[in-house]
Amino acid sequence: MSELAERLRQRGWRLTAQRRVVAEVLAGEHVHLTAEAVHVAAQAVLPEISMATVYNTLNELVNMGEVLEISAGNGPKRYDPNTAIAHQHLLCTRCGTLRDVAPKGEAGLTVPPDQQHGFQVVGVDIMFRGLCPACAGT
Amino acid sequence: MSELAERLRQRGWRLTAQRRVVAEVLAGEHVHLTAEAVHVAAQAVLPEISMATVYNTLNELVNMGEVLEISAGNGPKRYDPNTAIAHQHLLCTRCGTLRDVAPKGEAGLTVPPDQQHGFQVVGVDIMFRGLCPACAGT
DNA sequence: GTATATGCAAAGCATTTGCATTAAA
DNA sequence: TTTAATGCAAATGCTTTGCATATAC
Repeated sequence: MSELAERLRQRGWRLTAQRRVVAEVLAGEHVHLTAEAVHVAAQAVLPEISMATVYNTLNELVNMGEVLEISAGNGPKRYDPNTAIAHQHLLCTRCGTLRDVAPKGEAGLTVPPDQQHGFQVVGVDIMFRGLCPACAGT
Repeated sequence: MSELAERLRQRGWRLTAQRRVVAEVLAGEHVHLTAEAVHVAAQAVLPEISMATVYNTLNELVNMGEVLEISAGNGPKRYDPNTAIAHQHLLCTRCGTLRDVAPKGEAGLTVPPDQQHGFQVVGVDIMFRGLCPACAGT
């Protein structure tokens, strides 16, 4: 069983077949899936799982802080199970593919105090835009 | 007349009252508006302007590279007319307010070559998340 | 005069919600 | 046994589109 599902069960998360499958589909991915892709992958294991349950479960995982929800330009949101290690993203602006990259040069990236405009800053998201190998053509 | 509208007319953009008003509403904002907010502001000047025309015009400006479209978490997209000067954004995760901040510490923010996964990287978007003064409470 | 933009209303996609049924604890 | 999750289908929010009319050039 996935380590994630087990950990959440111990926190009192009611562990159903659907939730287990969603957690397993997400786990360990470094290319991040849409809700629809999660649904398709989950259905391969549990054919009766519904889209509503996929969305419900993804939102719970996001609210529990176990998964990151990423709105990348157009198209549907993508879900990133890698919350433990700080990282950045690489987005294909054509097909929407989203994957992780390890941080480099992020140190020192802050909002100058005189520009916070009264905001209480909590974090920063960094997204590199470009074309994936498939979309770049050559 | 707005400098933006004038510039685009010279590039062959057919200049209608609606387009002029949308360009004027956007110009010079450093707090970025949603399509709906643009519609409301535009209607104050030109009551008959439709939502469809606002969307059409915003998309044209985005395609012409004159405006940036920003999908920030939930809620509608926001439109940023400041394409000339590189900058970062400050997002209120509660109410969606989005505003500019000047870069600091961005130098050296690149994807390590061994992690490009074949991507052709074009640019990077940096978004600080937090709470705006109104949403932070105090 | 001709090509293009507009407004309207309907369609589209991603996501959420209400409710009766089913299953976990 | 009790409380919460599921599946369905309908509703929602944002955005786009088709088409007849109006307007810039």
